Amino acid sequence: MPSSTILSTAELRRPVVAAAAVRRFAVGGYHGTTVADVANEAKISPAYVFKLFPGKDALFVAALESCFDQVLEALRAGADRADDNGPEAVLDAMGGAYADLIADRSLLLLQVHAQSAAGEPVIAEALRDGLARVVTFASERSGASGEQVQRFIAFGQLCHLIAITGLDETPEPWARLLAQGIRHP
Amino acid sequence: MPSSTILSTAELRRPVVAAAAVRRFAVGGYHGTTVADVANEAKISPAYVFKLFPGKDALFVAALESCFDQVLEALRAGADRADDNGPEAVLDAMGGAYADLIADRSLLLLQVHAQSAAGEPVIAEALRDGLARVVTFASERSGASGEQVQRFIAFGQLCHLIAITGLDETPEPWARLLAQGIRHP
DNA sequence: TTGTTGAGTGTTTGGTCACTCACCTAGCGA
DNA sequence: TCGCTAGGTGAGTGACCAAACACTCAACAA
Repeated sequence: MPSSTILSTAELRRPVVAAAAVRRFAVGGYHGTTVADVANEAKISPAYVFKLFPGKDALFVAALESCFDQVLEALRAGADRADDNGPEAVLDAMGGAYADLIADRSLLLLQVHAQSAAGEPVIAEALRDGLARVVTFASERSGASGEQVQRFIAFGQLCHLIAITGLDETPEPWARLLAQGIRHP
Repeated sequence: MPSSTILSTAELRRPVVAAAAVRRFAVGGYHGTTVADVANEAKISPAYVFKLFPGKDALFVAALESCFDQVLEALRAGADRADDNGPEAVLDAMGGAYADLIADRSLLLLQVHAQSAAGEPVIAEALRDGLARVVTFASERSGASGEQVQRFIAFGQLCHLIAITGLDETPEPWARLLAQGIRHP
């Protein structure tokens, strides 16, 4: 199947394959997704994925890095949109921007799968790196106290749990209790 | 291998196989663990696992139920040990008991893996059931407000994140910030 | 024209996994 | 002694997957 389109170089291909990996790994997780799945999503052959990335783990790490890039960008944009410059107002604006970002669930699911796959040392390291970027940026940009930032992250994790288990659509009292005040995940 | 020991009945075997499943699934997660792994851990043949449980998913669900049984029991015991009967003191005692329970990490890891495997509907349902038991019990036993219980669960999730990424042994400031005040996870 | 290199693919391979089935054995009632 | 039932297993089977291999094709330089 020859094509008349200009071929992209490997450097340009890598990020689009990483984006395809985000979507696919978000669905199946690390062990539940095959490299062929990602290749199909990116419309290239499985073999070429192994030329762009040395192995499956590196592919997942690239996806996770892309995920945290988008999270950081959302937090930055959200903070810029805050009308008040107080720590709480900035953190609140960040939380809202994050809630909007994960509306499609891919970035959220990938983070959950990454926690599950953290037995792989390179994945645990990528997870720590991303978390470090989020915590550091949230702290410095908002000027909030340690307790406030800690609470910000804790409720982010709760938000993940609510989305994964579908608690926002569970009418029982205990579920309403957990989801109360959490921005429409 | 003939044995001189008394054979247990299938009903008695099921919970010990479920306990073996907890340990094994905690290490490899749902997709990363084979039924043969669990069979080896339980010292029976893989074929017999399929006689005790209809499939791999049912085996994982049984493990998760066993996990939440232990969590509930720990919370109950912790609450009974509280010296003050105020909501905050009871929740605090429950948190301490939970921190002690997950010292070996198996029950913690299984919950994280369950979140990752919640794409499987039966696993998502088992996760919701367990969460419902925890939230309902914590609410009723402590008499705490919705906000207090919500915060209790949120910080439990943060505790999981800290343990998984090994933040308690990370000396950098952002990690110390996140782990501050969290009971030695 | 010829040689070389990098992009990209089809196919194979070696191995693993979920699940099945025929079979064996121990006990027990008649 | 003869079944009968229930616990338990060895030996597969078909499907799938990560990774490697063996190639084709386009572009370019001498």
